[in-house]
Amino acid sequence: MAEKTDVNELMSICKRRGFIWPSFELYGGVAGMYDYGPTGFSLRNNIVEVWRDIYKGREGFVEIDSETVNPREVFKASGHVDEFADLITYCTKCQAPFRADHMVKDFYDNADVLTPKQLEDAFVEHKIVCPECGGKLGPVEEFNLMFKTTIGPGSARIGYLRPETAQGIFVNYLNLYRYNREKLPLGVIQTGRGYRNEIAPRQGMIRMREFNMMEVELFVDPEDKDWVRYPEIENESITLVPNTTCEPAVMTIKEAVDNGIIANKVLAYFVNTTKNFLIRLGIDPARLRFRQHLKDEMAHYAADCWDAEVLLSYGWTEITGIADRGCWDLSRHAQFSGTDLTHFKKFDEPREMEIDKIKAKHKALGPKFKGKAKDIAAAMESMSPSDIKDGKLTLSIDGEEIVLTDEFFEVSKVKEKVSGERVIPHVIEPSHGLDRIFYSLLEHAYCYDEEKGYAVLRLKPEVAPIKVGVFPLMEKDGLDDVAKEIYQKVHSHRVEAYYDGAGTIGKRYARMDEIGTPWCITVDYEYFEGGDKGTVTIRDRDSSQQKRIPAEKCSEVIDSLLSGKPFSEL
RNA sequence: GCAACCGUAAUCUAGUUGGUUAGGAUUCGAGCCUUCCAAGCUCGUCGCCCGGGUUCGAAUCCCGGCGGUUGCACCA
Repeated sequence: MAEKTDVNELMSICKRRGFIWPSFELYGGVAGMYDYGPTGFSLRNNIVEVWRDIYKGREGFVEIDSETVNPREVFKASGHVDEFADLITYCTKCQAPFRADHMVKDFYDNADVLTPKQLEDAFVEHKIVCPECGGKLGPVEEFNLMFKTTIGPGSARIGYLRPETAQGIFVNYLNLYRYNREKLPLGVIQTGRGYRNEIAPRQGMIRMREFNMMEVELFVDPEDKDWVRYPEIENESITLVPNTTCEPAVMTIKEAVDNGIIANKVLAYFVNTTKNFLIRLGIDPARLRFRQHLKDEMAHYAADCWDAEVLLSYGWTEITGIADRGCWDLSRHAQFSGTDLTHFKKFDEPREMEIDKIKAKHKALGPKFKGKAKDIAAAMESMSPSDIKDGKLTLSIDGEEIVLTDEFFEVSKVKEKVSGERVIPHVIEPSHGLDRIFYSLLEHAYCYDEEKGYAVLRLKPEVAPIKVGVFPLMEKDGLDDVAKEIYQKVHSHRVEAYYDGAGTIGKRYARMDEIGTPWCITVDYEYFEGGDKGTVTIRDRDSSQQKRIPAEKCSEVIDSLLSGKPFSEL
């Protein structure tokens, strides 16, 4: 079960052994920012490779890369500008924070357009005080979780550093849709950095201001939330914490879907995919669970959301979120950009359908609107009866808003031959916090070996930064030459090896154990003579056991171990 | 952002009623030794978070900043 992780010791290893370093330490450091050292970056890349193997490899999704600086429009449409750029005031007496615009909303129709100065004046004018303690309210500050910048000279174009990579996929939806030859489902993945100007970053790598994400956006037919590979996994079990009971329960995926605990099969499939992904990386299954967001916890865009949570020394921590974003993003971008972002869903057979249609009453329109009547009629007839609100239609012609009552239109049933319909795809989004996964792997791999008196990282070979240490038993008598030769043969950018001939053999094993290297090859004197001539030893990190293998087979043996062959079967 | 506590080498730490050259351990490097799990010996490199102030003199006291931990708040 859970190994108690000594966070201080782990952070000490991370720094000494090149996993992570606090950024800008030379200049005093900046909270919430970390740099990856050689071992850390290697581990991180290996995590991304496993993720790619699953999504790009098995599922056949496509990968793109988009800009980190986005113009304001993007986040206006996504909702991030309004959701995160709040004006905040603090009570000068009890320090409680309040949304400044909420404080004055009784006095203004449109309080959220007021400037900080106007709000401060409003507090005085309307004698508004702290609702908690009656204290005086302090200055109004913009509280913006997004990093703001300007694009180009001057300040004409406002830009933001993206708080998530997802929008880069949504704004490219049309390109991707065409690339996919206008078919659903369409799966797109992207890795990259996101930025959130956290007020008080805490808990080391758990809350960073600049962080790495691996995001998947799967566009699906809203009426078809099934998944082709679902039957393969429906009997796998998983620990879920539904928002109805808030209690962890182990059940099969099928049970969760059939009982309506997880909203649909495709969401359930990717919840399960995430489980297997994390376990493959080395997350301890006993310290992993999936928690459904509470209704009021759900992001502004999410229809249902499950967090993969792991137990760390900080407590249960979210490392991946799997959300059903519904049609939120695409419909918002369609609305804000004025571009049709729908999918044309062809029926198997063209259908004869009776549809309610708006028909313009030209007789009434003509005399009233004269030259504009033609445009108005066309606009009206392209709308659907569901657009009629309180018996009125509102439409916009050349920027002019026109409200029409039913004296200008009628709704009638029309028979039409329809070959398909336009739908806004829904989005299933598994979004992975790469840095958090990275850190979780270290905590779950950490193991203090009492016997040896030092810490061992039991990283899975697939993600370990260095796969094999290569040593001469002693750096003399030609042992070192043989070891160097083996190192050269084994080492590649995929299979990282490490040559070490300094000090004692025990110290070299210890160094490798500490960074999670799964195997070490040692050239000893038996290589030169006796029955084991031409062989070297290979040592397993977790058991400290050794076996002899022919020197010329080192690469081959490492390859087979890396592809999953147990050490005991060598 | 508020409050409390804290900041000595890559790591852990001694030293803080102001007073010699800031002490130790580990790591790291060079060498000796060493025929498999941080052995031993010799030598070596590296430090008082930054800036200002008080003082003859500051790691030590004061102020500000930066960073860390914890609590409050925040966490899309």
